[in-house]
Amino acid sequence: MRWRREDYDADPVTTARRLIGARLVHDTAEGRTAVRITETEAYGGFWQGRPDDGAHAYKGRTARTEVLFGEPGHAYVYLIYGMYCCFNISCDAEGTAGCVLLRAGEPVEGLDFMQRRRGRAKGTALTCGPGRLCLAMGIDRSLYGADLVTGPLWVEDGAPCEVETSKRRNIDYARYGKDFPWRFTLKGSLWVSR
DNA sequence: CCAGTGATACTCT
DNA sequence: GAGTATCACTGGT
Repeated sequence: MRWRREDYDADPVTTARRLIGARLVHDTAEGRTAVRITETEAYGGFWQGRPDDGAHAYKGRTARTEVLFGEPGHAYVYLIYGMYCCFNISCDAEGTAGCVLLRAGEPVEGLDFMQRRRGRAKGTALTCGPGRLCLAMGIDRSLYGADLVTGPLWVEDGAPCEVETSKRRNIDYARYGKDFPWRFTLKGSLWVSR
């Protein structure tokens, strides 16, 4: 069952947890690829009274973060380190800039196509890590702002599963946010980033 | 371990 | 408008 608008209308932590075990599907002219989502991180809002200064929208609205302030269920894709893309899903009410970063997945459809997009990468390196997931799924900045409710990229429900919680990766620069336990992984899965 | 890569968001003028 | 620091990462050594 494809997620509808109201499925994205929840705070980032709730949405990030719920996305674990769900499927991410992308249809293109060349074919379909899909993963079972195994690793997510929540961005935006507060934890124990402290604001998430690790969130891109923390300092306010800019051209890049504009989509985060709109209606939930849209793609927030940005270029990182000049070479790679990170894919986030906007969530929470319109006017509230919450999102969920998708960091890893387990291939479930279009494995050959993913392998072609990923060249020599093997095993979990195919889809584990935010940049790798985007490469394997064919997600780039042309999908910035894409509507996941109506577009060629979407989320569907998956089988129920157990979720583990840990600290977010690579945000040491955030004074408060570096300690937030806002990383979620599929329990027991090897398909997670290092 | 560390170089590569360029958009972004600042800071001055 | 120009200059610059920084970055929610990856792949090869």
